[in-house]
Amino acid sequence: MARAGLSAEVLTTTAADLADEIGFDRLTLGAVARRCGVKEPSLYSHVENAHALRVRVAGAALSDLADRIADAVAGRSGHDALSAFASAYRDYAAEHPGRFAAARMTTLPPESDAAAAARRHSDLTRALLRGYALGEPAETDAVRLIGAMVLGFVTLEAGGSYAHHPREAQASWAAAVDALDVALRNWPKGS
Amino acid sequence: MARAGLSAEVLTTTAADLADEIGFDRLTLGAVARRCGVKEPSLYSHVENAHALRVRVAGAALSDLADRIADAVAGRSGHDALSAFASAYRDYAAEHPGRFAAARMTTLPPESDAAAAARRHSDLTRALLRGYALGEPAETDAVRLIGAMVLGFVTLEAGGSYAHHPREAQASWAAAVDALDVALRNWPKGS
DNA sequence: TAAGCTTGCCTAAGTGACTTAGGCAAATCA
DNA sequence: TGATTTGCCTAAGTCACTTAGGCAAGCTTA
Repeated sequence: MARAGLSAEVLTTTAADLADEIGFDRLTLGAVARRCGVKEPSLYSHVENAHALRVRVAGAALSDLADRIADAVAGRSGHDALSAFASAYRDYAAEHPGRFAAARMTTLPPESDAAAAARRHSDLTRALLRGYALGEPAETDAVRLIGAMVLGFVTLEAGGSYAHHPREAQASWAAAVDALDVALRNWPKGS
Repeated sequence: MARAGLSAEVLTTTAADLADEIGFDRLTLGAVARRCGVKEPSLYSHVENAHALRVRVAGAALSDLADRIADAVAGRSGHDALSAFASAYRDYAAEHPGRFAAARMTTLPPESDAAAAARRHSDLTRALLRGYALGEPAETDAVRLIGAMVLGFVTLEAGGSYAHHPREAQASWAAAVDALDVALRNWPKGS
């Protein structure tokens, strides 16, 4: 049979695009194979199994997102950087719901490049916080707070939790970022 | 055959316990049936299908969690109430990982009692915020910020994101609650 | 170019989770 | 007690994932 020119990278991108279109939870090997014009078992020449492919999608998504964030915060600091970080994050989730769902996967294997991308995220957040001059361990706590807040907000928004109230999610988002900025500029000394 | 005394409620509790033990993602009708001492198809006399059972587990978890939170914040206000709220939330997730994972399920059907329980959560958060006297729309924004922060933090902690750094998650949690309190007491006026 | 090797894709087939159809017997009720 | 309802069963089908084994495309080497 004619070769289809597949590779782990091609499969990952195809799967990621498919996830954005139909939802990460409906992503199936059959659908990926169909889109690539091959039969299902052929995929096993390029990826170990279905779970490994999903982890690859997660890794690619985290990496893309880190690139976007790096781009957004470059040359900014303080509230400006925080806001750019948050917008880049939220915009990515809106544009790529399937990829974003993949990035939220439960426990990514430590050796995957998904884990490496996750590390880039915390490094980027640390860089962003330099303008607030928190010192340790406050900086670590702040990294975690920011990560938690953006993840939680975007997750709840995507899940429709904000749809039953007239207040625009966008407005709440801006307010949350402002509130976070207040907290960072007045970081509590305690313990 | 002897009747096993099943019902939707019994199945939901059994499934929830099982999810806490083996993980929500490994929850299967076969495992629930085995634990109940019946065959798989028998479950369909009590629940519509596997998805409906999972939604029931999510609803029960959200409801339990709301009870715990209501109990924790009763008679408290300000930082004290916020801290109690946050602890109740995080403790529940630690004690009941399977139930908590269920509660984070993507898009709960609006008519389910899961949705009703979700509403109780926002009402409880609103009550908690009375001590901060924010007014609208700030209060709605704050409800969303608190919900996002606790969900995001506990999700990341459960996913192992905080395991690679010596700083204790508990300490970061306390700091995050303090920072949130600062933000609420100095809520930005803007826009 | 031909022989040989590697490897990408195939068909066939098996497993596990979910689901439906249809039957029998236990519990309920007239 | 006889009739009805209903809870549980077996049988069987679907779908997603996976493995085994085969064939031929395309590279390697002479």
